[in-house]
Amino acid sequence: MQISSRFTIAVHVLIAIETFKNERKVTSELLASSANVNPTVIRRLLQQLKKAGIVTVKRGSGGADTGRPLEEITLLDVYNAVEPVENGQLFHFHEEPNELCPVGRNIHKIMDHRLEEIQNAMEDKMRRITIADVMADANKLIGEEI
Amino acid sequence: MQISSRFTIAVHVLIAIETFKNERKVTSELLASSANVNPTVIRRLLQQLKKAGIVTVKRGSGGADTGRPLEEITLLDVYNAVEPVENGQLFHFHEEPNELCPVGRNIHKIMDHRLEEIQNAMEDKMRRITIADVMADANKLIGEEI
DNA sequence: TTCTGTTGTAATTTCAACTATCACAACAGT
DNA sequence: ACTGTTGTGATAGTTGAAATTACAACAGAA
Repeated sequence: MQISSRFTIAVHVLIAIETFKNERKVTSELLASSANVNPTVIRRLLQQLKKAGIVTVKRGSGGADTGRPLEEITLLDVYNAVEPVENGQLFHFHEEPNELCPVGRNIHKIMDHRLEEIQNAMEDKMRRITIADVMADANKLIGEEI
Repeated sequence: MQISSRFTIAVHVLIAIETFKNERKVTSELLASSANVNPTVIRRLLQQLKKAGIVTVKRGSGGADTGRPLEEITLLDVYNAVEPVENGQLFHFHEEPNELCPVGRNIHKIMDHRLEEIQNAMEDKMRRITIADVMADANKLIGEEI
């Protein structure tokens, strides 16, 4: 099972907003065209990002913008905004291990802290990368094109 | 999207094999009962673990065992054995970003190494935890019960 | 050899999540 | 009022997970 593409689309969207905001109105249509997904998918994504304070979206007149400085938006923020996993658990645990078995009734005590440790390693790394970092790479690459 | 429960079931299975191997024949039926999943699920899982050299399975007479010393089985080994994601990519990237858009045609160059970095952080952590480590906790917890 | 218990695997089913898509009311600015 | 856009419900197709049934292949014991 892979992490859904909502995450990479969300980062794509943020980069695109920042890239185009001074040139034109950034509509869901524009973003959808850039990522090559359906505009409705973008709108729903923007709603999730908006709830997390990562973007602002103008109803009616239209247009999306970033909601706070890019240095203050980490990849973890984006990930948490668009990956609504219950309890925030990365690993899906088999639901009902057998309580009558010594292994079954202890497996959570045995494994949970290990899983947390692994998930934390991943989240720590995500926390250390900001959209500003990613945007810097984007500017460089797009700049070199011209 | 969470990582499928095959991973936690696989670890559960290895702990159970090690816990019961000296007392009785460890069949898919026994393992299925401990994890409370279908025996066929266990058999398929054992096949995946077997291909990775993590377990041995006796056809006919029946019974599973670990395939090498527990110190030499890392959680990453188990994870890779049972999570057959194409290319081993943790993140699902949106398939066809728009090549006509400066963001779309650079998004992979912008993001891929970041995604790798994150995945590596997770995998490094998994590589540092062995089944022997987990088994030590299991023995302790199960021992304390008595 | 036949019997028994088990594995290996195909086929089928149920279910949940992803993603695409259509439709349209709510809304803002002209 | 008109136009373009957002916000959101509803629906559909696709994919993968996990359960389940069924049974041939197999190993060892009787």
